Amino acid sequence: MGTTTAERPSGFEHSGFDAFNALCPSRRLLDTIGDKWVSLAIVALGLRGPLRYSELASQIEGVSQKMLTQSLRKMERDGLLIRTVTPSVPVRTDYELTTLGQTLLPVLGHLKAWAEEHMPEVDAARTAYDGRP
Amino acid sequence: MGTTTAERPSGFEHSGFDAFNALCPSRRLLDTIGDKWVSLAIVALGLRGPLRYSELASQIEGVSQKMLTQSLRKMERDGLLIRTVTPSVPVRTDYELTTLGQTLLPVLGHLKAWAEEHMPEVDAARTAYDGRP
DNA sequence: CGGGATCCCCCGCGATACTG
DNA sequence: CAGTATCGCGGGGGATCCCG
Repeated sequence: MGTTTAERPSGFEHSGFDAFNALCPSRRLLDTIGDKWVSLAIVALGLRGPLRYSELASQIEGVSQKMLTQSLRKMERDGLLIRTVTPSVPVRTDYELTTLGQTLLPVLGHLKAWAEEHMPEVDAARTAYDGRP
Repeated sequence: MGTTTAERPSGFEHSGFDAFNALCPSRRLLDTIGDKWVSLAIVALGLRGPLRYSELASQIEGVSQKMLTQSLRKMERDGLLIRTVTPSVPVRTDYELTTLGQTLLPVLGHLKAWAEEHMPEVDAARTAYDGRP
C-alpha cells in the first residue's frame, strides 16, 4: 500500500475528496449509515421523536439486544443521539437525535428517493442476469 | 430539543416507507453502496470512465482480487455496470457504468457533502466521548 | 491478464445468563 | 427495564494456486 493514487479528472475531487483513502470522511460516513441498525434507529427516532430503549427494540424488528445497544453506543459516541438515563425504579432510558443526527435524515431521504425510483430497474437487471443461459 | 411537531423529516412522511422491512428498497440500496468496494468502484468509474480490471485494482487501494471481482459481479448483476471482455491474448476486460449506475453518483455526492460538512463535529464528539471520565 | 477454486482464520453477531 | 458478560459458530474476506 501507500502507492500513488492515480490522478483524477475534476468532478468529485475538488475540496480534496479522496474516497480511496480509508480515512476519507465519505468512507467513514458509509461505515456509519451502512450499518443497518444505525440507519434504522436514525429513521425511527426521526419519525417518532424520542424513544425508550424498549420502544426502539420493538420497532426495529429483528435486532438483537446486543446489536441495538452496540449501535446506540456508537451513535452516541458520534454525537448523533443523546442518551438520557432516568434513575427511577425501574430505570428509564430515552434516546433522541441531536441536531447533528437530524441532518442525516435528508441524506437518508435521498437514498430512499433513489431506491424508490430505480430499484425496479435493479430488480429487472437481476432477473435478466440470473435467468440467462 | 423540543418536539417540533410541524416539521417532519423530508421524504419520510408518506408513500408507505418501511425501512424496518428488510425487503424495503432503501435497505437494499444500503446493502449495495454500503459495501465499501462497490461504492469505491462506482466513484472510480464515474470519475475516470471505463476502466480495465487492473486499473480498478490499482486505483482502489487495499482491495483483494477476490473482493474486487465479487463486487464487480454484484454490480453487473444489479445493472450498475457493463462488463466487456475482449478475447485478445492476453484477455482484456473493461468495466463501465451504465446509465443506471451513473445515477448513483449524485447520491454518493450527497453523502460526500454531508461528510465534508459534518465529519468535524463527529470527530469532536468522539474525542469528547472518549476523553470523558 | 482476468479471474475461478480452495483453504483457513478471524470476529461479528446471536443466544444465553446475570446485575443494578 | 436496560443493560453487561461470556461462549460459540458461521461466514466474510485474505492468501495462495492454477487455468484459459
